Amino acid sequence: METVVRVEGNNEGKFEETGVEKSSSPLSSPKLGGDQVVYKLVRIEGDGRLVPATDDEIMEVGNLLSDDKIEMHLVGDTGQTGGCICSERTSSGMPQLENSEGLSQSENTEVDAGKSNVHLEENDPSSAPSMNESHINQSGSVGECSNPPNELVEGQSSASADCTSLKPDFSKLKGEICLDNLSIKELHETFKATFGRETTVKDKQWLKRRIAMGLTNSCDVSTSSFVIKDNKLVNKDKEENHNNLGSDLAKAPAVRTANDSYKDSPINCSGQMENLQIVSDERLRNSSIDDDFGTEDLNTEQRAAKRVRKPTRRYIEELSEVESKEHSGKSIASTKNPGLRQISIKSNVRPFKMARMESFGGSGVQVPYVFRVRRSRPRKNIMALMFQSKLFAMVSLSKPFCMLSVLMLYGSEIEAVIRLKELPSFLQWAGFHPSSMSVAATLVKKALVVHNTQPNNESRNEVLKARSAPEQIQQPFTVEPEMNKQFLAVGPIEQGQNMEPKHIDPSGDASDDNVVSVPTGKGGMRRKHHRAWTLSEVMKLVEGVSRYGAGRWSEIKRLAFASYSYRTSVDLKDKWRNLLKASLAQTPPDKRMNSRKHASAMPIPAPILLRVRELAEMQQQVSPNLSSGKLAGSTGRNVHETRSSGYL
DNA sequence: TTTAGGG
DNA sequence: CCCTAAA
Repeated sequence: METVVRVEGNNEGKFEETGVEKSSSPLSSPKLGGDQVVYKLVRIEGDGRLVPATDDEIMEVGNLLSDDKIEMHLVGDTGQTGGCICSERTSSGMPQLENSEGLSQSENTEVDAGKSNVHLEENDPSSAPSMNESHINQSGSVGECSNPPNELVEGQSSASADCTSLKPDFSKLKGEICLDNLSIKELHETFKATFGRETTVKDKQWLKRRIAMGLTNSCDVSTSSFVIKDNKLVNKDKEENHNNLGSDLAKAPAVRTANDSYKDSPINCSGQMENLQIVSDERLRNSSIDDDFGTEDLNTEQRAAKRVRKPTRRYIEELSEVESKEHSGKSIASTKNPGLRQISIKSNVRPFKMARMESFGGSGVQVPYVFRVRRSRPRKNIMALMFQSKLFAMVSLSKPFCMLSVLMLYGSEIEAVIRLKELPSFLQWAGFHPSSMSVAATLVKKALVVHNTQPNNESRNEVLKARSAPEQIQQPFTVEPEMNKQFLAVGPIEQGQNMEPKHIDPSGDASDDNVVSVPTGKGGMRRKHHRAWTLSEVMKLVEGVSRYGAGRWSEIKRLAFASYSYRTSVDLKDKWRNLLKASLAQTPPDKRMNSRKHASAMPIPAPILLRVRELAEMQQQVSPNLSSGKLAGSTGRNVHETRSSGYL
């Protein structure tokens, strides 16, 4: 399968990668889709922040990809966007943002969205007016979209030239300039004079800030007024700025400093700014959003000079907490954590932005469709599951620091396949597997395929419904057997048994509320602590049994599962019991799982089951006549001996 | 406390 | 997974 992955650079190294696939697979032609899916390449910091990928990283990824026969066109950092990555319609080759269908279209978004994932093959722009369009239109700022589609297509050839040839021209910046009074066009010129390159960003506030930053050589542009005198920023420090505050802020949430009070401002996040908002949202944790954001395109010294403190894990979690409250219907919100600044997307403002769940990569795990919505109870379950299932195996092969968080931009909506909160652990874990990047690419593709395959209008509705009753978000699992096979093949299984995420902090602290109330027979409610078993956990268990013997559960727990505080020795025992059962059930003649109706659980790979059985027999846990003694009719001891010698 | 086994 | 008996 050949893949063309184009990386479109813009906005200071914030790359979006449009997965364009020229493969034989009918399932993957995002290019043709009306709802273009755009991938951003970002690097994941250890603390989970997303940092826009740098050129080098992009190159590296490119190399890695090309190593794997995946073609990758790299586009240098030329254009600038105000973080607006809108969905291009490459298929039409024309900017589609004018949206002739108008605002009234917005009512139909759901239907359209549903339609839009059917047209994998077709190339019918009209079939997918798509939410993003109406979205963008709603916000009334069509021009925000920085990358016209054709640029996306042709940019690759010209880009490299663009990004090197231009030079700043500060001579144009003499005298006093009040950025506030400049038109966008003038701002563009100023921008060019400052940075020596063009920008297409239409966001005044952003431009102003950026220019100010450029001129002051600093990211610390805390002022809201932008008057420049002879290349210097004059801080008038006036409190007003009200004249343009309203509109500008609405358009450019990311531009706002962390000092703005987010919690109270009715944010009408324009759709096309959504991704920016995501990014900035992350950055807000550094309380200086413009920091790396603004310096990516400046020289490296600057960048290095001004790094901010990474957010603590706790901070991130608290943020999630607040968000979850906010999105779970009632805004119990911010009073509890007044210190947390965050962009609050009021769900009722943009109802169709609500989460949609998708099965990701055949992991049987539903992934929240929208990046930052619906952070309530089910979320942790989902993520826990996600982490423990194939997704992990899939991405585990990717190169640690080139691994990209896969953010799917679907129109103006964003899906995080990997949630930020889990990224640190993920990274650490992935660090054990320095190998090819291509898996990441595969991941992206798969995600895309899944994305395009899912009948999302339905699930969307469901989730919309579920929003009012968050507890009910229980989507049916979807499984794609093919992927199962595929990724099981490359998963940790094949690589030996010691790939445990030793640093992953499985201590369970963050996930202690995986508790689901389960009705007991007597009408009582007992709390069920459910935590799916990872493949690696299983393997560890098996290994433990083989080492210490079945029954020595506390031993195993102590020695092999020391880091898994949430697995009790009883759990181990139970799991072993289940494994045993499975192992005995599967091997017999008939193609075992053929009748599996619900393959929701990740099947345990045959080799493991085999080993389980082998161990069980070795340790005479299984009554010989139950296993294979049946056919031979031989004595238990005999069977035991022959069997084990046969396997070992 | 730990194991084993039933629910 | 939970519960409990038994060791």
